[in-house]
Amino acid sequence: MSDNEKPTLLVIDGHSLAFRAFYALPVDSFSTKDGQHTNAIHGFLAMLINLIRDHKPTHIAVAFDISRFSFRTREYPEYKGTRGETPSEFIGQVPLLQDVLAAMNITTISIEDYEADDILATLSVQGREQGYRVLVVSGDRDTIQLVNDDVTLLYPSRMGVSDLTRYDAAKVMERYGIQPHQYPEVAALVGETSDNLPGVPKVGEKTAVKWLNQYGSLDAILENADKITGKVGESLREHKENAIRNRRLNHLLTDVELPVTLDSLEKKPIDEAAVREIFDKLEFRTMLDRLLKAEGLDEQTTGVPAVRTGAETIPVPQQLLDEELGAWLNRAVAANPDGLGLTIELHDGKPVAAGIATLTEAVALAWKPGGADYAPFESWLASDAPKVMTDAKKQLKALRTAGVPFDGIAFDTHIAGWLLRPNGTEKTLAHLVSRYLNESLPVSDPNQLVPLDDPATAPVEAWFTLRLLAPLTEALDPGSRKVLSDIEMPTLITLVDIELRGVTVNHDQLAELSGQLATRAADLASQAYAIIGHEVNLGSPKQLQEVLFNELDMPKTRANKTGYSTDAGALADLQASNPHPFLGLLLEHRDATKLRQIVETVDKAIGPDGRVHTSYVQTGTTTGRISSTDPNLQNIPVRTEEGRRIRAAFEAGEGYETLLTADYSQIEMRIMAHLSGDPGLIEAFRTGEDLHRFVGSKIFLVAPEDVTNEMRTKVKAMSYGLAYGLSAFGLSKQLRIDSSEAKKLMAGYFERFGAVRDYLRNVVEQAVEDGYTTTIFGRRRPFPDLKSSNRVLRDNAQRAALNAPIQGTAADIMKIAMNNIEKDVAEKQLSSRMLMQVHDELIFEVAPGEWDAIEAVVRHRMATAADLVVPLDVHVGRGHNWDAAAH
DNA sequence: GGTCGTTTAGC
DNA sequence: AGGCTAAACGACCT
Repeated sequence: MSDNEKPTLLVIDGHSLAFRAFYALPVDSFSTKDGQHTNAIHGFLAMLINLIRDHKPTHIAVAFDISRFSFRTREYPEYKGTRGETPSEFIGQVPLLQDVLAAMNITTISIEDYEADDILATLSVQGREQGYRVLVVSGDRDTIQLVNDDVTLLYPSRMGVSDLTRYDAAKVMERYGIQPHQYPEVAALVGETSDNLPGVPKVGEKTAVKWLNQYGSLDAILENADKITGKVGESLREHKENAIRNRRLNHLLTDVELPVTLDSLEKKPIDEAAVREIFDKLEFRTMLDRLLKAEGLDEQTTGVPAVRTGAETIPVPQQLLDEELGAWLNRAVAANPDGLGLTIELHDGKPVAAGIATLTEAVALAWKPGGADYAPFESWLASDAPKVMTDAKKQLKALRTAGVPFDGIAFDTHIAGWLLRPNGTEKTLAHLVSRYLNESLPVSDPNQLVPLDDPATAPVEAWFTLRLLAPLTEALDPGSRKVLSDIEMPTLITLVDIELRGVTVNHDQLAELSGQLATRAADLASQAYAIIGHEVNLGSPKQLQEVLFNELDMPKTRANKTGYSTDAGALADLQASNPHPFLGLLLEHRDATKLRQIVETVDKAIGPDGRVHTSYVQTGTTTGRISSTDPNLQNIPVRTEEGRRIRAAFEAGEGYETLLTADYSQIEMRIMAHLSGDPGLIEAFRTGEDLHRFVGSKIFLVAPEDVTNEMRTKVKAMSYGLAYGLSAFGLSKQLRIDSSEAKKLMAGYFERFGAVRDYLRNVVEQAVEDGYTTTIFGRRRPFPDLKSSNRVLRDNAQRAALNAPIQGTAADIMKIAMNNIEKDVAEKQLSSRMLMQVHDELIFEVAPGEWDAIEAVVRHRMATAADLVVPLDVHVGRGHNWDAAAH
């Protein structure tokens, strides 16, 4: 058998290579937003991918040390004793690397009491015996002894891990002047500082090699020690025990009992979904492409329908003749009580085709509404017969816009996927198919500029969508299923309606405001330039750093990744310590430009109907809130006078009398009172007194009327911070008080409201036990990082876990209220309508004469959306514009 | 033209 | 060292 025909076994010393990678790549450049370092993982994988690409191994194993202790340390406790503490940034990376390897279906091997190199040695011997070509990858020079005709060592260069030097027998001879098997004898004489194995003093590589070539072996050298003259000979005779011990320890075991056979190391395809998920977590964005390319998978799957093991064959879409459609639908509906899959294909937001599917059949429909033969399809759409869709909102909006009646949305796989993994970023049909069906959605050939036909057509997507129903339903716990059917699916319809309505925004007012802000910004900028004597881009933190810390020589602020912070907090600190007119101008300039930018964004979003139609992203958050995009209507300024002028441009539309705003007051604290059952907090809400005043009186032991503004501010910050996992440090920073006072404040708070502390503690404990948190309506959020060995990750997860049930329950309550209001408004046939949601606030357009009716509905539905032990207080305002209505 | 980091608006 | 977001911009890379 020639070498080319031999199978290739790749064996890697995982720990040693990861450690090399750790030092080769800058640790600061590779970390996730959560603070998990990833440089070692990144470097290791880059190397592994190159190895797979270049050597196409048929079998792979990665060996890891279990600990620093092995039979060698028992024999010689000082072995490797000089090695310092493993850097904390490295420690957490190894388990994550092992997770990646598992996802790649690569076997990892660790054996108690042995080092990874012993596993490598054993594998290379077995490999050679069984006819493999073996590639050993290790950063430990002792592995040179493994090299022979069939075994090659790849040794990382000083530069890093991606550059591996190839050591075959010839290369070893060239580099050291000896046969590979003789290397340990050289090493024994010379010693190995990194392993804390002193050798024979005065003997270096040159001498050791010379002796070996002269006498043939270490034993022979030692036997002839008397013949060696001079100081070196003396040293050898004196320290020969060192050499003997070193030789014993640097001999790698080749007969370790392994838990695997070579056959089982055969290279298997990677689990793409699992790899995708973990790369996502590690924030590796380009690694997957490189991996797929190395695996030769990047083109192989294109254009070919999913035919993985167990995959069902994709049904060929049927083009039913008009009269056949009605019969097919009748039969399909009767046979599929859980629903049919439906996909509306859109072009420029308009329906152009539809696909309907059962589990075995798929039907393709061109879009020709209104035709007599089309009636069965339209009446099915309009009926309450259940439909299963993926990311239905856009499709339903298109139907509504086209004037096609629709009802019966029973299940949205996109939302179900989000409920299962609210923190996951990938919720498209392709991802769901890969995760829950373990198949892949056909994709078009990227090499073809104009694809002849899209392989994943509407009927095919409808078919995959319906097939996802069962596994997704199965994966959801009963509580989450209820959240999906009772809260999320109705919310989907509510959002379709409010997005289509939009909200009237006064362009003239915004234009005027924008002009004023632009003038002011320009004015402030020129004043700032005058002070420092030149122009500078005030919007560039980098250029500002140059001005502040070099030209003006101000003290350095908090460090960030690109230098020193220039945010508002840092500038305020500078202003306090080093007052300078430039700082004030800069801050004012920021305010003006930020405000103007918001004005411009909103203004540009005004449509031909004079209204702004935002998009709410129902699956956009991890807690259950909805988010708003294009434009974001949930962060319109409110705290400053200028900001309120933007809100004043949001008006009641033509034909409507006024706007109505309704917001929950202190909903999160009320939920906290409910969940904790704290008697003091419950009393606070039942008395109806000002919450912060009430709490302040308890903490500072004064009558409520004697609570000063200062006390109230402190208490308010404390209360709000509680649900966010605020620390004494954070509280002291926010209130600009010293941390001992902040600690006292917190202690006082918890003394009076002990159940709150108990509750917060319990939430985390429960989350650690369950692995997730739950809202009172059953919405779950997983927290795998609560068990992380990385403290930063763990602490972050703990704070998020404190917040999730509270923020999530508030989101649930608001959605329920919205859905109930929509239902009531429809039933009462009111013309007034809900336009916007800003987390705890709703904005309505009120039709002439309907104020009392709509106010009653809103108040009632918001107050009764949940049954808490404290009342849900709703504040309602009225005015022609959003700002006026808020008072 | 895409991605990352910083900053700032809201709840 | 305070939870959940979206957007804009500069800087940097391809």
